[in-house]
Amino acid sequence: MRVASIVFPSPLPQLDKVFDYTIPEALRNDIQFGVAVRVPFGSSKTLKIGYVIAIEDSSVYEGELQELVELVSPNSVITKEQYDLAKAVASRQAGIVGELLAVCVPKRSARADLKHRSRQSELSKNLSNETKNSVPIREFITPGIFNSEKPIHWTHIFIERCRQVISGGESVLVVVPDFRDIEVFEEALERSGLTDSALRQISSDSVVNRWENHLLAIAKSGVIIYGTRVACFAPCQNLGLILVWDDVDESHHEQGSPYWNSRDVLLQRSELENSSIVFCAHSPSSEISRLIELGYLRHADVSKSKPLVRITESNQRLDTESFALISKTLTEGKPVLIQVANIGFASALACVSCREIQRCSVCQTSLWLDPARELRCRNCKKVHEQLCVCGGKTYRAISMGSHALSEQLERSFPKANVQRNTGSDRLTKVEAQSALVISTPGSEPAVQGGYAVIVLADAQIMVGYPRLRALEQASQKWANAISHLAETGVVIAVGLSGELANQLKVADFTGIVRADMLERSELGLPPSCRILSVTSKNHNDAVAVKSKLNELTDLTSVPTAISTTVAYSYSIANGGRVATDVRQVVESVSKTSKHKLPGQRVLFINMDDNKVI
DNA sequence: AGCACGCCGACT
DNA sequence: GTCGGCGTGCTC
Repeated sequence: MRVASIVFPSPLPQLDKVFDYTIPEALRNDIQFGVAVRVPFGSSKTLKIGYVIAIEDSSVYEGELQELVELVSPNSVITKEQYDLAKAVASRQAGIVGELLAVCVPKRSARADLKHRSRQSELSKNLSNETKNSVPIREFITPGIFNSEKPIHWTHIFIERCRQVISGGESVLVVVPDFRDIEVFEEALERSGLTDSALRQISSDSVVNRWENHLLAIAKSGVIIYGTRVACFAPCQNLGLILVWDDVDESHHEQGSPYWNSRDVLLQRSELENSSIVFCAHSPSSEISRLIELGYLRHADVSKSKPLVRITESNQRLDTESFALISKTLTEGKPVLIQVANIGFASALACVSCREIQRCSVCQTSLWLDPARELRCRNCKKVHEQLCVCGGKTYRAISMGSHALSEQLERSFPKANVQRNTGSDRLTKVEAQSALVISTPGSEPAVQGGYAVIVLADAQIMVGYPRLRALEQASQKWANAISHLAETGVVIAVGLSGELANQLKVADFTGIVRADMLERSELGLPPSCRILSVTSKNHNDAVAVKSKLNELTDLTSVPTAISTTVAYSYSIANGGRVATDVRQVVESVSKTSKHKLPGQRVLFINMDDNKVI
């Protein structure tokens, strides 16, 4: 008797295990690892789709086995490496393997399946099983900062690495934050004639295209598989190298359960598949900074020259020199970029009783209340112990309007061609002669030849966001804006002072993030530990969860602003145990919850919450 | 998810 | 007496 072990791509915790089925004689030769099959399940009339993840001679299951009914398609739809990754990520994130299987295998297109079968014979020769010839490398690369097509641009670094690896018959996995990066990477692929060796995996592609590329990625090695974060789980034969662009970007974080992010998934994947991994960014995440500090990643800075950065300490107005520079640039018809903060984003702490914004007495930056309840200035690093002037000592996060500076500039240069880019409209490029571009962080449009002047108008507001990752995120947003600078251009950063200003003057973003990371490490905050959050749909469950989690000795409670969310910090080394324990607690609470809604989960576990503090 | 099994209220 | 409410639990 032959037995096939099946897993289901379902988010239900009850189905999060392997089910065994006997293989009928007629299908004996067709059943192989990763094929999709239809099986009877429970008392359901309809057959359920599952993936074969093992073929054995017997089963450990005590009861009587059912027989699997049919093959969905002759193509294998998931690889062993994908399944192992899904298991590893699920166990790390206290999630369900099935919900990650749904990321591993995109929606099937029968048409693409048929098309694939017709060319199967020529593809099968293509698959090389060569063992990897080199020791895996782990690197963080800082590319050149200027808007240029020179070898220091990140896409050129990526293309060169890709070329090397695929010529050796191995595949490369490239993961970037969003559609803008896909666009620039595809342009680079086109220029270098590698388009035919590349397969795209992005969630917005059509079902047919995704499925076709999915099957090709399973069938071929020596290809470039590239995409946004869903590509982290894409099949790759003979994976030699993983390339990650700008890992700190929010788009690398999955917003739904189990809240995985590209960096952690791909680090796991590189370990599992013994492949090289290279992170590349103008400004790293604090996690990458920590891995550099630990010696896990080697830092390579390939930027040749640094931009000219002027610092204006006053956040009220530009100094006359800066003003004159902008004026001159605009009259010459050259483009100027003004980066303004996102509006409506919590950007300061106000006293609950008198609504006064809490500011640093030295530099006027708004203060952050860390989990130890200390008021901290991210700009000049001073820790403040004073109460609010009114005597109040409780604070609430409020959003301040964007800085008046951009409007002032707009008024000062009425003849300038003003282009606003809010981020909702997908403007990725502007004409070189369009002079004054106002944009929120992360959506700066590219301009041919680069901007002559870039003003970081709300630098102080961005530093003052009352959250843990304010500084590393500000650093990334500045660095990415500055990457659009013309080689002869000038950057003007408004409202910064002290060490931070000095670091920005020499565009030392890695240094800014490192200093922040070390400071957080001393305070016992991430990335030297991890933060767990559990959010409940109702108050009673939140109380039940809290009392159970409080008993776990690996966890240290962290205050949160929302009563239905509990948060804990835990050591990275205990991650595995914490995930198992948390999963158990959550399961028992979900089971006994009196507030279950059909089809809706009661609790949301985030093993790496980067927003709760 | 489905679907059955099981134990309490108002119905021909 | 039984039809049916949906709480609980299982599915290889």
